[in-house]
Amino acid sequence: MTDKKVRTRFAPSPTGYMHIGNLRTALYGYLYAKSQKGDFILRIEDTDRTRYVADAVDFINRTLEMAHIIPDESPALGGNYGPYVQSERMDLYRKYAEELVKSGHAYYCFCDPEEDHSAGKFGGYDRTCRDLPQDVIDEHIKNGDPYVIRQKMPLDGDTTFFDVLHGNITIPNSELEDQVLLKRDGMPTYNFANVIDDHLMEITHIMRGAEFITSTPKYILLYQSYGWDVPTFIHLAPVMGKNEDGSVSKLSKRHGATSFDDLVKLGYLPEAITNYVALLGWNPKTTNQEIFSMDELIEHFSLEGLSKSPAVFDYDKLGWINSEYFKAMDDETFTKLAHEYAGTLPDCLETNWSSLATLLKTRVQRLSDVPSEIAFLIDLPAFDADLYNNKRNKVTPEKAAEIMPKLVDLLEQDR
RNA sequence: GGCGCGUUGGUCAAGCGGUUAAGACACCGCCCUUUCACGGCGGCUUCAUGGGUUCGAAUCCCAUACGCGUCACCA
Repeated sequence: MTDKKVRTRFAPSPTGYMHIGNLRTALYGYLYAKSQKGDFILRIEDTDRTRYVADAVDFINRTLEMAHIIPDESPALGGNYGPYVQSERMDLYRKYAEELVKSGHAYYCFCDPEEDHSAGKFGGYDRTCRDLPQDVIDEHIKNGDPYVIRQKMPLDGDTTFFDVLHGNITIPNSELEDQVLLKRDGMPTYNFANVIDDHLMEITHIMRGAEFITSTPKYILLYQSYGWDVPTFIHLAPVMGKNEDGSVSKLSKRHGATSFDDLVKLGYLPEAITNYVALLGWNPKTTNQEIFSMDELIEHFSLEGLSKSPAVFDYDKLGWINSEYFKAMDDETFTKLAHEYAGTLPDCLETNWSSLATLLKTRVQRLSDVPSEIAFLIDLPAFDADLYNNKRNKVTPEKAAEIMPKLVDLLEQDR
């Protein structure tokens, strides 16, 4: 098992939005694969037709590219385990679902989802079709009645699985519902497609959010039904956001800029974002270094450094890391980047932009701070004459009025 | 509510039975600097609570509290 090549995957649904938590999941998967000389796979989970967003796949590709998280196999790149888009793998899921029905691990369910079955524990209806006589099933099929295929859960006992971060986790089987594997529209559910694809694509390590912990036993049971090897699970703690009242909750749009794209627009450098996000829930252990290139992250990455408790997203720290990248940057590059955020400049500022930008380099945490930093040069607000009072240098407003014009002359000569 | 996961400073965190409980961000102060920054130095504040186990516990066990997740023909 240890000699198997490590293969991790990032499996987003195409929503057109790369949440920072998702980016981190992708990053860790990538870092682990690369640190083990393994492969990182991008797979698109588009089994919910109602949520499909046009161009979302392009968006995911572009985002990963900007973040320098480069898949070895993907819808765009192809690979030996394709197709890498679930909607193109439909036949596969049906075949495997039917196989489970035959082996007695799943069954057809003809219940109407619109009907109210809220009486029982799992909505009450999901087990009524468990033991339908074969002739009733045949009759439904003959009539062309719509159906779903549900997984048949054990009624007692419990299921245990191992998680790298949390150790053994045991959940009573009585908590497990007969989840839908194949939907009415013939599409697999996420939970089902995941198991099939991860197995077929020979994924060795599954990194995903901790919200999947309680559904993992269902996966385990599926793997066992097929007699497949169970991959290694690593459930990552969520990224939290700070609320106005001081409490924290899972990072979401109401916390402000929380997508990779939002952050880039604000003028945080992609490398800095990646760097910061890597540190949000992971620690290199062997060093106190905090500024890492992607290669360095790969070099230092290890599963042991992953944190099992949630981390709060901190804009201050991101800003500090970003400013470190600015300081390490050469003046020309910064000058050019800052100019894109400067807005329309008066001629005198435009012609002297590079000197001004050099001054800005250590004074700005993100590019979107540029306009407010230079606003006083453009608006030329009235300053309080009291500002010219400086005892130590024996300057008064009157004195300053004498000196300033001379200063202008001096500076002009200097140019 | 059932089940599951989590809990070291304001934030990210190291720590795996014996430490003055690292480091970073933020904050405060000093230095550098006729400004603002950068840089340097220093300070502040932490083991959720209660029981065990042990010569000794942030570290192991059990409760409690709090937080979070989950209980979809969404992922």
